[in-house]
Amino acid sequence: MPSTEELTAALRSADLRVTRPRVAVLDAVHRNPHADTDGVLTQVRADLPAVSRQAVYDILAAFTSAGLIRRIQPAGTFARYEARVGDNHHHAVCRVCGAITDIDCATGEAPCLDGPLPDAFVVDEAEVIYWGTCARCRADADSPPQTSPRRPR
Amino acid sequence: MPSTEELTAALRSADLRVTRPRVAVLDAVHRNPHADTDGVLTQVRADLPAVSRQAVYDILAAFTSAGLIRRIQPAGTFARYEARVGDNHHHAVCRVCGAITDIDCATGEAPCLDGPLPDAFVVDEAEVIYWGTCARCRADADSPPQTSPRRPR
DNA sequence: CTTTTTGCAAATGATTTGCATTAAC
DNA sequence: GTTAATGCAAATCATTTGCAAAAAG
Repeated sequence: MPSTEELTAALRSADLRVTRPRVAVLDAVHRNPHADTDGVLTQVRADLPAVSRQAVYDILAAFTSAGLIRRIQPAGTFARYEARVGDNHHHAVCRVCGAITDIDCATGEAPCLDGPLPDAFVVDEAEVIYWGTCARCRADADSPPQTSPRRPR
Repeated sequence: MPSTEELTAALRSADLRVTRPRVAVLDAVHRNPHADTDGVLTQVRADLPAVSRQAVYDILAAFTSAGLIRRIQPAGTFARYEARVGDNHHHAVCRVCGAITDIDCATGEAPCLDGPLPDAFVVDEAEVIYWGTCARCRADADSPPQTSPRRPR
């Protein structure tokens, strides 16, 4: 887990101003892979209760466009964030509880797949989502899931 | 393009009651692959102006769970629907204009890919999204896109 | 006639927007 | 001192929910 100094350095090299909310958000995303905005907010407020929800939205957007974090959003769920960036890994999503697991990419480089694409379409990323059922939810087929998939549309 | 009789038959074999709004929605999805809810509504109202937005939502949800149509929702976009079902094909999405193109699957059967998945995770579908830039948007790099990506988050 | 569908209206809830204040540099 | 970040409040907007009226079988 990166130290505060490392987090600060990461912000500086991304040309982002270093503020306490920003360090806290970056730390929260590192600590809670695949956390949603609300999860990040909760984690951040454990240390800095005054941070607003809008600040978290701003910061997550800034980090995402700076490439510090990656935003993922499987169909029918809301945005989640992860700090594991640059290795083009994929995700397995449990249809029951919504849990997300990182799946290494065969090549590690984007785009890692090709297909019968139209000639002039230039692919920069092939995103793979493995939909299925995780171990726990298969075991608990009758009992209610421990983590409900939030807003599965 | 299926005739009205074929659409009606499809509804009956899915154990869905046959109503004029339903036939119109199914027809609209067949005619406009990758249309969003609003696009379907507009198309349907061309024939049946009285159909409500909520009815369209209901019908699309009923069709999706009956397997008559497939719902797709690339990250940061809202739901779109297509009638091409059962062949596990994939999609190429233009980051600029949001246009979606069907991409045939190598195997045509789900799951068409595997990866280093956790032992107990059972995959039922591997969804691939090819992100990139379509021919038109590469040509129009300076001029504004003809179809703006609606609400790309 | 019974059950499902549709219409209508209102609520939900994640995310965005605008602006004044404050903190980084 | 300038510029960028944050807090605050209000707006957006796809989608959902609840219920009464209408249509399908």
